[in-house]
Order: sequence, then C-alpha cells, then structure tokens
Amino acid sequence: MPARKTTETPGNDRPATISDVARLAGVSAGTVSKALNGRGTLRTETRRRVLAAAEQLGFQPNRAAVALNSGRTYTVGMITTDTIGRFSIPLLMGAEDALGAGEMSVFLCDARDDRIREQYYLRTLLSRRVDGIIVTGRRTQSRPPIGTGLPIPVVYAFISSTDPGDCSVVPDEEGGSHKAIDHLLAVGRRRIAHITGPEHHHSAAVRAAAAASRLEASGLHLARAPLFGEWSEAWGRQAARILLTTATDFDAVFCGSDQIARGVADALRAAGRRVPDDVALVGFDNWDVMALACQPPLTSVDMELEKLGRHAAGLLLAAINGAPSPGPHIHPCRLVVRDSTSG
Amino acid sequence: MPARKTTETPGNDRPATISDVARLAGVSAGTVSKALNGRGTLRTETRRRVLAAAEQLGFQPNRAAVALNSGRTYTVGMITTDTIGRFSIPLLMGAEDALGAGEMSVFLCDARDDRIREQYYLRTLLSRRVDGIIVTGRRTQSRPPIGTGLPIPVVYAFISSTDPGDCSVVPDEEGGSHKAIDHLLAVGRRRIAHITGPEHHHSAAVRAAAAASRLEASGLHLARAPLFGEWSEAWGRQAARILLTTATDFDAVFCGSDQIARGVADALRAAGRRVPDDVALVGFDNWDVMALACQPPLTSVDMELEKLGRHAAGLLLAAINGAPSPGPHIHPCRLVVRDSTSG
DNA sequence: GGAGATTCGGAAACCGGTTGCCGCCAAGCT
DNA sequence: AGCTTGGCGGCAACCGGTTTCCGAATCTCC
Repeated sequence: MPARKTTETPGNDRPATISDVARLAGVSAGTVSKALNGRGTLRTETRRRVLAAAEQLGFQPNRAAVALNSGRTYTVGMITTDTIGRFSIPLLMGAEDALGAGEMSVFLCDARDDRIREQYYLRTLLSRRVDGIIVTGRRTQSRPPIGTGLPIPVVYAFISSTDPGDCSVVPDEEGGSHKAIDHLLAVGRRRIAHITGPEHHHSAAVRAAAAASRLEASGLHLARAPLFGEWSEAWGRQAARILLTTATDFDAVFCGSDQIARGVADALRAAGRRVPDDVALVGFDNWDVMALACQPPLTSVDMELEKLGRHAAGLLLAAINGAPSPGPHIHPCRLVVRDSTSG
Repeated sequence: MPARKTTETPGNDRPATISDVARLAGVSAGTVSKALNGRGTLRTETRRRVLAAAEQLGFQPNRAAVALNSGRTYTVGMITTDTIGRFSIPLLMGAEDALGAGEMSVFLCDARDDRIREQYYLRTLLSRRVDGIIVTGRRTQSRPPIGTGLPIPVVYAFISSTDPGDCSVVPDEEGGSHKAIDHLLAVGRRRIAHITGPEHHHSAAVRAAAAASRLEASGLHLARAPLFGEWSEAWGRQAARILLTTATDFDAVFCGSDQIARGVADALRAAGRRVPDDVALVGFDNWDVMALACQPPLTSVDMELEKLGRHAAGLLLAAINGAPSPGPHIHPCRLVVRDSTSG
C-alpha cells in the first residue's frame, strides 16, 4: 500500500481527529463532519479541501464517538454456547460474512458450555451496546433463551430457543433424512439399515424417526431397528459388524453422521462387501474431510451451515432495522451424491 | 436468571444511563461515577444508595462513552488472513480466552485470503480504535506485514511477518520433528521414511529437513528421499504403496500430517504390514478426529495451537500495556504417544 | 462561639464526533 | 442606496460517561 504510506504520517501515534482535519482545512469541526457525510450546504471547493485534508491525515472517524450520538454501534455479538467446533465454524463464517457486508463488526464470544460465562458475555455485549446478538451452539436441541426482555434482537442459529416466540434458524434435519431415504429408494434399495449416534441426542432421534417414517410412507420398513451408539468411526465399524453377524438382510445403510458412515465403509470393505454394489451408503453432515477421504467417496446430507449462518445474520439485520421475524425458521438440507450410492 | 428478571425492567427498550441512576439515587452523575468506580470520597451510605439504584436499573456503563474519554476500547481485532479452518480455531479460542480474562472483547475478521478484504478489515479495526490486533493464518510461512507505522501493537500468531521486528509467535516445527525422530529412535527404529505434503509448502519443507538433519546427527539417514505430495489421506495411501513396491527397507514412517499418516496406516494394513510391530507410525498436528480414529491410534506431534494462541494474546496484552516483545517467538511442540509407536 | 480543618458531593470541562440553528456576507431587486 | 434573499459555514448543544476543582456543610478545638 505505498499510496497510504505517503499520505499517512507513520509513527504518529495518535489517530487524527476531526479537529486535526478541521485545522488543516481551515474550517470548523462541524463543517468537516458535513463535508465527509454529505450533509449541509457547502461550496464544492470547501468540500474538496476538507476531503483532501482528511485523506492527507488518514482520518478515520472514531466509531465510539459516532456510536455515542447515533445510538448505533454497528456491532453484533456472536455467542457460541459450547466450544467452537466443526459445526460452529461454517455458521460463524456465514454470519460474519453477511454481517460484514452490512458494515457490522462481530464480537466473538466462546461460552464453552458454561452458563456463567454465557451470562458474563451477555452482560459484556449489552454494555458494549451491540445492535443484536446471534446465539449458536453445537446441538440442534432447543435451549432456554439466553435472556428475557433484552433491549436488542436475538437470533438463534442451529440451536433453537425453547421460547417459540424467539427467532431461531434450524436445519431441516427431518427433510434431510427424507432426501437421503428418497435417494436410496431411487437407486433401487429397499432393505435400508440406520446407524446413528446416542439415542438421547436430539439429532440422532429426529433423523432416525424421519428415516423410519419416510420408509413407512412407501410401505417399507427399516431393515432392523436403528442402531444407536456414538458419533464415532469406531461405533460405525462396530455397528456394521453387528449388521453382518446378525445376518440382517440389507442393501443400504443410512448413517447419522459421516464419521459413522466412514467406519461402516471400512468394516464392510474388511468383510468383503462392496460399496455401493452390495451396500449403498449415505452419511450426514457432508464433512469434506470424512466424505472425500472415505473409500468410496461418500454421499451425504449437507445442512448448509454457512448458508444457514448467512440466513440467521440476514434475519438479525432485518430485526435490527425494525422488521423482526419471530418464531422458528427451517433451513433446508441438500443431498450431495457421490460414489457410495452411485458408483 | 430469575433474580435479574425482578431487578431489570423488561421491555424498557432504552438501557439505563448514569443520569437515570443519579436521579434515582438523588445524587449527581459525577457522584454515581465515583461510587461505581471507587474513586473520590463518598459516605458509605451514599455509595450504598448509588449501588442499589444501579442494581435496580440493571445499569451497565456505555462502553462507547468510556472508550471516548479513556482512549482505551478494551477491544482487539483478530484477523485470519485465510479462511477460518481447522488450524485457526484452537488459535482463536486460545487467544479469545486469554483476552477475555483481560476483559478484552474480540472482533472477528475473516479475510478469506483476500488482500482487499484484509485492508478493509484493518481500516475498520483502526476506526473502531481497537487496542491491538492479532493476525493469524493457516500457513506457518511468513507474510508481508499487514500494515506499517500502525498506532497500535500487532502480534502475528502461527504465521509470521517478513519484518523481523514484528512480534510473531510460531510453532517450533523443527523441534517437533526432532521429537518425532528422537521418539522413533528411542523405540528402536533405524530405517525411517518420511511422507509429507507439497515440497513448496513451508511446513512440509521445514519438517522434512528437520527430520533428515536429526537423523544425520545420529549418523543415520532417511530410508529414502522424502516423498512430497499433498496433505491428504489418498496421498498417504499412494505414498505407502510406493514405499512397499519399491522395496524400500523401512521400519517406521514419519508423516507430515495426521491425514497422510492415516492413509499410510490403511495402506499398510491392506498390505498385511502390522502397525506398530512391523512399521511404527508418527503423524503431525495431533488432530484428534484423525489420530484417534486411526487404526491403531496415532502417535503425533501437537503444535499446541490453543496454547500458542494464548501465548500470542499474552504478548499482545503486554504490548498494549507498554511492554512489547518484538521479534519472533518460538512456541514448543509436544509429542503425544499412542499405539502406533508403542503398541 | 468562632476560626480552621476536614469531609462530602456538585458543577463543569472534556473525550470526538453530529446536527440544528443562526449570523454573516454577497448578490439581486426596486 | 437600502432592503430582501439565500448561500455558506460557524457556534453550541448533545450523546454518556470520567475527572478535576471547588464550595458548602460539618466537625474539632481552643
């Protein structure tokens, strides 16, 4: 940026203020403000002189001062209720991107599954007079609202609030499962098994129920009761062996996560079953590291978390501008087809 | 938080100001400020009354106003030069944690490998008068400084600045490689191969060179020239097959990443070689998803990115408080031993 | 009881911008 | 020439805190 180097005075430790600009341009501070913001009535020549002075000093208005008399800070808080992980990242990125386009800056708050930290961050954000708050978390399960009677809008992304009046954007896990099942049916599979995470986990329960009900709508059933376990490759391998040793008749497995699916793929291959010829395989999450490294590459349901984050940010911006969208919002899933079902 | 509910006036859309508190307590605004900050000389009874009024209104000082006359915003900017990914997260979390403890809030800026966005964010942060900036990125390679003559301290974390005077905190990849080699030597291996990422990638080059030189210091050599490829499981599998088919004599493989190591493990198993009995295996990154799902679980070099982030944040806080630590800082790696070398 | 010491809290300036209002000056009109 | 009109830009209040300075009230002691 050589252009900036020559105009800024490097080593000048104090950022230029509007008075500095006014002095240099030979006008008053108020006039500078008008010139820079296009308000009031100024001679073109005056405006030009002010702009030149501002440029020369590298003037950037102090946002704290702007915030003070506009009442708007153009910042939002993003609270991740649990540790920032694989699911939070695309959410954060999508939201940050959408907000940045709206000239908003984002405060990142990692509450680490600690309600005390959560409330500490909430107070901090309110003290900083953020224009709004996005609450995210790892689980799609609903959670108590982060606060009540707050003076600013709040949007829940991925997780949802137990208060049905709160604005929550959640992935359509049920619809995603339907797409997975429909796809397996479309490629001619009829004896579909389901392997997934812990039964008490909301996502596992929802996806399993949706898979079963979609089959029943076609007059079919799961090849056996869903195998609930954990969200790991090891469980995928183990569950696949259970399917094989109990002589279950199956030609497809729909898995609750890509990690599980990958474990299943490895165990099937070790047992001499071919994917997708003997068994078609569908995962969930479309986590590229897993889905692409899997042998063969894995068909998977994508919750489109980045888009979901952008969606949530858009709703927050609207709410900040006086057009709130209370209640739950369902964000669609997308099926990404790869070799594990169409080789 | 039922306690708050009763004290805050829900639905009161405008946050309480210091004047509101003053009016309720029957004192002046200045007195409220003194009471809340423990300045000046006030009667105990007056102080108590003010505190009670502040509590009743749920008063939180407007940080913009505080910033305006203290010149300190108690915020820092965190710019990730490339997309936030697996490496950035522990960095961000560590830094955010350390800064939060210092009462600092963090602005998250995702520059997405775009120099334009980078400069946009830099200007935004300067306009917001952040007290300091942390710059991170995916690669350990050094990069041009984000700005020159900036009025606030900047710390580079993980990546480093080409300006040797800038404060950069980088992982000791060379030391990490040494630890990996030393460990393999300690468990009796002598014919060590190295499989890693692209040759032009800084980390790949550094780790390969460090491995070779450490062996030479013991009068040994790599079993063959390092196999450079890409950071993927597929390449790990392919490279392992190269080792096997070229009849290279090897009893250990040190890999440039856990993904590569996992591919190697799969290919070795498929070829009937036992890990660690026939071949010991060491990865790099200690990415739990890979290292733990690997069969057997993978010994790996951990760059301790979260600690590194905390380290960087600490240096930034010190610099903000007038005690800068210019120049590069090397953050040690840690070897995590698992079954792939000690089964 | 009065002078001096001490305690307590209010008034006002200030941080860095924004904005409504008003005054000054030149041009236009009669 | 005198008055009106309107363009231009300065003055000052304000946003919400913090801090300095100072005055008033009370206390102490002779």
